[in-house]
Amino acid sequence: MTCARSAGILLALLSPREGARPRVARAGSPRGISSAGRALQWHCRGQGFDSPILHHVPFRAPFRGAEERDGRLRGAPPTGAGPNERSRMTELAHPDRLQKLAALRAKGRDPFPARGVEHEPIAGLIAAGGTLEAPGPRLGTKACIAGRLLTVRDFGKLMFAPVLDRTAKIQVGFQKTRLEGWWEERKLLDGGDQVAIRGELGRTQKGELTVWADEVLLLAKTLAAPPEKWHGLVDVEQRYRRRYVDLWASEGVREVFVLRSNMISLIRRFLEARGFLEVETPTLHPIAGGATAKPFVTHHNALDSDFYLRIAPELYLKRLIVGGLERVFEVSRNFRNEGISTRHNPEFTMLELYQAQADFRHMMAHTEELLEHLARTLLGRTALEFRGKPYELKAPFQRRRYDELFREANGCELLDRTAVARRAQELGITLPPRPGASAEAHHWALATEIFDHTVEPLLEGPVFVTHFPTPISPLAKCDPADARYTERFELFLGGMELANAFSELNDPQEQQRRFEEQVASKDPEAPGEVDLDYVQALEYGMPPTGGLGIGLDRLAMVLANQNSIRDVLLFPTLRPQHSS
RNA sequence: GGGCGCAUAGCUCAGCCGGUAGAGCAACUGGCUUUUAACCAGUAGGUCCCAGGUUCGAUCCCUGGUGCGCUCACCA
Repeated sequence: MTCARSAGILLALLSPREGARPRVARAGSPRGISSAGRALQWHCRGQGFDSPILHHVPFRAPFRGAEERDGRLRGAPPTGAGPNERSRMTELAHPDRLQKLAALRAKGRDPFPARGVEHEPIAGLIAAGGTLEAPGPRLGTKACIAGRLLTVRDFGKLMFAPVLDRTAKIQVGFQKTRLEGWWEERKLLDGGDQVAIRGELGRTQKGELTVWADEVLLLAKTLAAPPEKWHGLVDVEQRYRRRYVDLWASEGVREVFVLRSNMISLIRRFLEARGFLEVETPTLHPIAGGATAKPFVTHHNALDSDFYLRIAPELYLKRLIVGGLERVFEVSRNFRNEGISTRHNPEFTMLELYQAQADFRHMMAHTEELLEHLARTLLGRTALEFRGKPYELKAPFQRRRYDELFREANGCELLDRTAVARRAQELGITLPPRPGASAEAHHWALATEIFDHTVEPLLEGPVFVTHFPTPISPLAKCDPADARYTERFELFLGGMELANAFSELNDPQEQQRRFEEQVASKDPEAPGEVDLDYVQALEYGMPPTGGLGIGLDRLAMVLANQNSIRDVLLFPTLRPQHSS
């Protein structure tokens, strides 16, 4: 599990530009909260979600029919839920909570009111609460918060419970003397409930910043019991399937996703500042191109045509370079019908960018600058730890040629077919049979396999592996000095491929020839046909162009120090659960 | 797809050699005005993942299945 982080860090993540200075909502009297007496239920007086449309809806008891249905379905009678009522709920709904729900309704309280309330972010309160030594300016003033009530500690005439909103967590103190009319009703409140609290900002005897409640409003009853308070959700499957619980019940989970979101936001700003235009290209592709991978197949009924879910946006983005957009990028969800591992999810997010009048050296510079910028902004430093090892994201990164790495690790030349075949035998590497594949194709498939086994796992990095062989780089332009290699690099970190870039091949005739070689290689993952439409696009002339792809899930893993790609995906792909 | 492992109360986990099940937290009842994994006393809560098999008897042993994790293979 991830370690706990302070609210200060979360705050910094939430507003990377503003640092630890969150915007505090107006501190006066928030609208929508009855300030007279000990209001038990606030009324709907334009509470934060005002809109002209809502104003024109004539007031009446809403959804009476639905209420009655709900009353039978969910509102178990106060004496206890019968087996029939129980069986009609999901098994997560707790009988005690169903009873409390019914008791609330019996008292005339709406356990699921239609309106939220205007409130201020808890992080703002904390920032303005000061320390014990130097009390903050807000102590003693009124405050209104809204969020999820966590573990309740009841002392008979006193009760404490933290409330968590999107920004932070603060303790709420409930005193009988402050909440005379409401006190008995506290028993209908449970850990996990959505509440709004209006009260006074103060401290306890131990010095903990606390909102002393004057008014309590239930915003939504929680029928499912929250997970164990100390461990949170531990079962990995449950964490992924019920991420909506994991996000607030497990320490550090939300911070990872806030970091991921901020990372993508920073990438957009970084590229926009350099004149790149964000575009969206199709997800449904007639030919699965731009990478070698097994695609998902789907079908369009009206066109009566099969489509592939995109394995890469590359060929469409380069069409836009032909179209003159010159600098484009896409944050692209890609789909590959392959295995699942700690580094692979069937759908994953890539950044791809293309820049006219640039080549792979510019892409290298972009990569270094972007990664260093992200580390500095998100973590405040370029040194980081990933999977227990230290890394340094300060540019420039190391550069190593593909053929040199191959020679060092295997003691033979990449181009020497006999030596490569012998080496493959040594390592026990075999390839699935590809009837009709040429000796050339076989050699490169073996060489790639050997490289992946003997070099990649050792590349701690960050390191740019450059000059990939031409036969395994069908979309890259050849090195002008040696056509056997290309102007291509991949960035490795922690034995993991993070980025892939090249000087884009823009000669349509050579591109067509390379596509044809790919088809002839019988590689089961290569496209089954030549993308002639793309070749035609190149015939209209694509300027010299550099292209770069960065795996954003993997980058998020590195920056958030998460071991599994599933820990940086809100809802990783899981086998569907049987309904029976 | 292969190998290894896991599945017991709402949650986290025990359960010896095969004899129908236990703790902590959560819940419920009572007590407590400064706790923060609150505490104290009590109560209730189970299709031991599913289906077969062996056995007088299976949470436990065997077979098959389901789900998940780790790992290998391919990809990024």
